[in-house]
Amino acid sequence: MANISDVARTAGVSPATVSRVFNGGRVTAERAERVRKAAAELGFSPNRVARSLRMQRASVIGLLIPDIENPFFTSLARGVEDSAQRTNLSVVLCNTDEDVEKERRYLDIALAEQMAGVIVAAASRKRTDLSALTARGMPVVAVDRRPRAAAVDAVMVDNQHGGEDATAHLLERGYRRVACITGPAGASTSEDRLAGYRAAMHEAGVPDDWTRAHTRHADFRVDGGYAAMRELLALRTPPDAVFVANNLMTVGALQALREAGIEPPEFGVLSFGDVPWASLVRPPLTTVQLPSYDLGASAAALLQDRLAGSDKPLQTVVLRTVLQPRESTRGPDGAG
Amino acid sequence: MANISDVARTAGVSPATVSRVFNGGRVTAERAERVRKAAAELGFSPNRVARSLRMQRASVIGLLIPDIENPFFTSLARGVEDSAQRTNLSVVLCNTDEDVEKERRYLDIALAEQMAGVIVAAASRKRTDLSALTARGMPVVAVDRRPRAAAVDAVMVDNQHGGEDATAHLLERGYRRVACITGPAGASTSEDRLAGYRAAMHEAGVPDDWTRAHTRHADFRVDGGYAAMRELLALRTPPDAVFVANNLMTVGALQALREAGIEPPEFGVLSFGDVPWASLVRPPLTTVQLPSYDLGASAAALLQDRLAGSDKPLQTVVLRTVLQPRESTRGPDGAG
DNA sequence: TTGAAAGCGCTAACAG
DNA sequence: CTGTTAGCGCTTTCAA
Repeated sequence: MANISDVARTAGVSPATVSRVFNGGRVTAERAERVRKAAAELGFSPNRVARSLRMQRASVIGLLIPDIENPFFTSLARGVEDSAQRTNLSVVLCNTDEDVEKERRYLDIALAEQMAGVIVAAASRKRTDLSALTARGMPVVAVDRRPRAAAVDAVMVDNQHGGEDATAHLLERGYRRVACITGPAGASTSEDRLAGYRAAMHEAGVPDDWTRAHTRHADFRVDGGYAAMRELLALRTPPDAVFVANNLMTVGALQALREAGIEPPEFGVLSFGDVPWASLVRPPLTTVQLPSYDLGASAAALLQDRLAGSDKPLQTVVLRTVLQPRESTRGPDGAG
Repeated sequence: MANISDVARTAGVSPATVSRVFNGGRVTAERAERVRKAAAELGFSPNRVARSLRMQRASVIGLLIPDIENPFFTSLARGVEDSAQRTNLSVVLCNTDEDVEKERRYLDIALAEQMAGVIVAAASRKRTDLSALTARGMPVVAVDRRPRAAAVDAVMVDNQHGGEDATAHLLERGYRRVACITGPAGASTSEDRLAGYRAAMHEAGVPDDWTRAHTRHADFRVDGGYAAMRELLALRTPPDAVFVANNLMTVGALQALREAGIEPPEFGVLSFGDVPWASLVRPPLTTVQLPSYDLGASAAALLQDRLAGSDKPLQTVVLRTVLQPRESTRGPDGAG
């Protein structure tokens, strides 16, 4: 593999000149041409490791997501990638598996590899610790979930409002006993969506006791949704509708309903976030649609801003959700 | 950020000794202890960039996959990741989007970043070019798809056999006019599965003309499967069953069938590869099950072998598929 | 505009 | 077992 001195020698210039040609320094056109030709001839491409060492910063950003098998996050990842490509940053995808320990390891790697910055959908609100990075001046952007104590830019979804909207919609359509399956107690997304649900129920005059008794925390995965739904169905006063706080748990909940011989829209089902392969689900599901791609794109834009040296005060961008009514919440009487 | 000399100074030893402590060299217990203490005190962790530059090799491997939104590949990625973790390798995931150009860019990065090795599910059989890497001695393992000219280790699935099995199953169950939707003409997986289909049809005495007329190439995505299925249904002699060569296209095909008011098992549907969220599909789908996780794990194992210096001759590991009969191919008469 | 030279943090060869 | 030393390939002063 040819290096910068090889190129310099064949072009009859100094290594510094070659470096300038590749980094937009001032070089006369004639020399620059000679350098480019020599580089092409030798198949030279700059060694990024050496460059990173010298610059004390790599042109790679880390993207930490909690579940690579959740289409929400893969779509978010695409948003990041597309946006990053514009400034020639490459994206390293790390799957933390909702595991704070694994997440910590990846954060360490980001530091040790001198990545330019990190975008993270935190595994835990309380326990994810970004201070090691921020303390060393590495730009960090939180996306989708905001770790409690972190002083970082963030891109979020208006979870509470979305949850409130969703619940109000179910009540409007005539469901009387609306339950909620939300995520782990630690996560900001879980709690905000739950807060929205509670607010709407309270507003509708449902006693807080009832609401609390018909709330379940699960793990944002299919199995968790399944188990929670079964519990709810086994209650003395089972619900006639459910607001499920993420897409995968909705898949599980639907499964549990099917096994119990219950079908929407007689029983209302509303999912926060698009269910993967929604086209396969009958009847079509009412969902709160999340701007997953834009979430990623905005986060990357924010990060690139910081990398370019911006020292604006920290900001949080909140993206809107959109309620998409479909068959699964048509109403308990099956009318219209 | 403390560096190796800082640690050496506080521990009262030389940088070389510190390096040895962190890399398993021979150091007396007492000194090693002093070094570890100093390192902890200063919050030292070795700079991987400097190490990579010096060693001419990073402890990162690249994983190039064509579609991050396909659960088959995410599961494969998990296999790679879990296996890599055993030797402290981190995995960089790159989404090539079935785009040879994008793939080439990532391969360049792998080279420039001096990654330890690369595992690649090639975007194209003909046009994916791995020679730049192999020429520079970088270990490469092909997984799932084998670029034609590449001299690399590989982990594959017995696609042809799987396709043959699947088709034979449909014929056995009494379907008479079995069509096939396969992937892009360039991909090895497409062609091998198609070859299996053809062999089984030929064996059953179906004229090759008919078989050819009822074959469609699509792009391994949902929309492609949808369009292909619509074409097949519009034929003068429409099929009464279809063998679809990947999971996402099956989702599309099912959609097209539904729109046409056709439901399995009256019309037989068999998918090569598990359909995501299969639990949502009614009736349950017959599938050729692929060992996606093991594919990734084996590829990583092979790569680690090379990294450890193995110079065995190149090998190809072929993993078996398993036919999982379910409702969607019960037979055209709906009997049993 | 250009080149010489220093040095990013680490590991490995060598000498002790 | 330990320390000294050279250098991986690049960018960036500094002086010309």
